[in-house]
Amino acid sequence: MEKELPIPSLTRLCAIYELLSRYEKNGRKKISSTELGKSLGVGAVNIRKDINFFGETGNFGVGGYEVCTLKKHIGNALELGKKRNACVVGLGRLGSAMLAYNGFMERGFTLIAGFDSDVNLVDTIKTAVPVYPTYEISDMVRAKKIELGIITVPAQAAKDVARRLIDGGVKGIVNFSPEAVSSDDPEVHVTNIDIIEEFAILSALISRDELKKIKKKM
Amino acid sequence: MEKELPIPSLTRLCAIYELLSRYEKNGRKKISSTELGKSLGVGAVNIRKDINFFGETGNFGVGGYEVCTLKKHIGNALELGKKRNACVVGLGRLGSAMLAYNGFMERGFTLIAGFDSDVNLVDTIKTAVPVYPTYEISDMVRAKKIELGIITVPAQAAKDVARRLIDGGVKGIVNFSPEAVSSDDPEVHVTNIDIIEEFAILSALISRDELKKIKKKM
DNA sequence: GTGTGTGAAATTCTTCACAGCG
DNA sequence: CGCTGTGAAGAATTTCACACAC
Repeated sequence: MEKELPIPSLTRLCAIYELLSRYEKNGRKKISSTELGKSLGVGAVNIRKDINFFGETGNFGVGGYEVCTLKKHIGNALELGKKRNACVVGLGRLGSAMLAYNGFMERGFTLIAGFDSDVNLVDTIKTAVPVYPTYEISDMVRAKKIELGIITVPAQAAKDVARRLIDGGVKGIVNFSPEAVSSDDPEVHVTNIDIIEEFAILSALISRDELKKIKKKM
Repeated sequence: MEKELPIPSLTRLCAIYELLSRYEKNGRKKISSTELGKSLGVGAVNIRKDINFFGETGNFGVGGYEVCTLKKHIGNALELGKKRNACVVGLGRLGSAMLAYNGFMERGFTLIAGFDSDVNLVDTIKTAVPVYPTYEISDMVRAKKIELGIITVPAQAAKDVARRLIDGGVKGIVNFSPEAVSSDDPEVHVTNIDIIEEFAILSALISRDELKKIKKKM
């Protein structure tokens, strides 16, 4: 049986794809694995392995990849050109910022609904996309074929919101609340992003460096 | 030479620490590696290996870890109790949301400055923390001993802001702009978080599942 | 020289298997 | 039983080394 693309490779390929999109917009024609690697903080060989996982690109020994060709190559293999509908649950400061962000559309993701538990807010908020109360999540997700959900609610509400989203048929979730959510359905993918945890990780790395420095002096 | 804690372990330990903080607040007394593993979507053995990296906790065969003891054990090993100063650069919607978020203080991180390139905004914005123009970043970081920085500026400004932060002496950066930043100084740690890339990854995973399903039917 | 492509080696990380405790 | 702790085995991923192209 042929092997699957490893998750780290998939992640890097998505990052490369984003980079290439930017390069393409700036009119850049060629790019080398070395430079891509530098931008991502990864070895160049690694980049080439990732790129070649689905077969050669036809850019052998030609002094770099053609931006446009490579983008197509990756986008094709991962179906990254595919358009998908998304929604945001929790319209506090962070959620509103998401709703207002126009980077989604540029890359084929359409935010077509916002949700909040505060019906007062739902009535009064001014946004380009329609907004509904929380209890309509599952129905709306089903009706509007929403595949991706962003959770920006307080910790205690996160698990319930995730359940509603999954009930409706969402296949991917980005959760910004500090309460980690997970899915037992292997076809529902969840990414938890907790800024405090990121800070904790950085803090631990800093402490480690400090300790190392002290040790060196001894 | 003794080995270093692997990065994945460090990451998990930080996540565990966050969990324990929450449990402690809720008055919970004990917790098993099995349950921790479930919350993090990781095997229980993995959790135990992580926890024991710095030595035993003294909770052998006792039917679970004591929340309080374990938290101290991890916090101690990683210096997670350490207070650090932080700042936010870019006070658009996302940056303002960060400034207003009170989760930082609760965990020992103090947001003591905000920065924006729009001097008009700097004069008029209403926040609890003082706000300065972008060109003062390096000086302020140095003067106020800021160790962590959050970047929430548009893509084209990210690299410049990162440079200013690092010039000032910041040791850790969380960058929310789509332009990935990196540091050549191994003692400056950077985490890039790009919501669009997260969506792209989820999208690729979804496509993969769909493909798998089709194949199974054949 | 700078570049790509790739099997083999090395490393890093996870899981297994089992001993020991309440 | 279900729990912790841990050396050994296993799997996943990265890096090395080198062939080849311009």
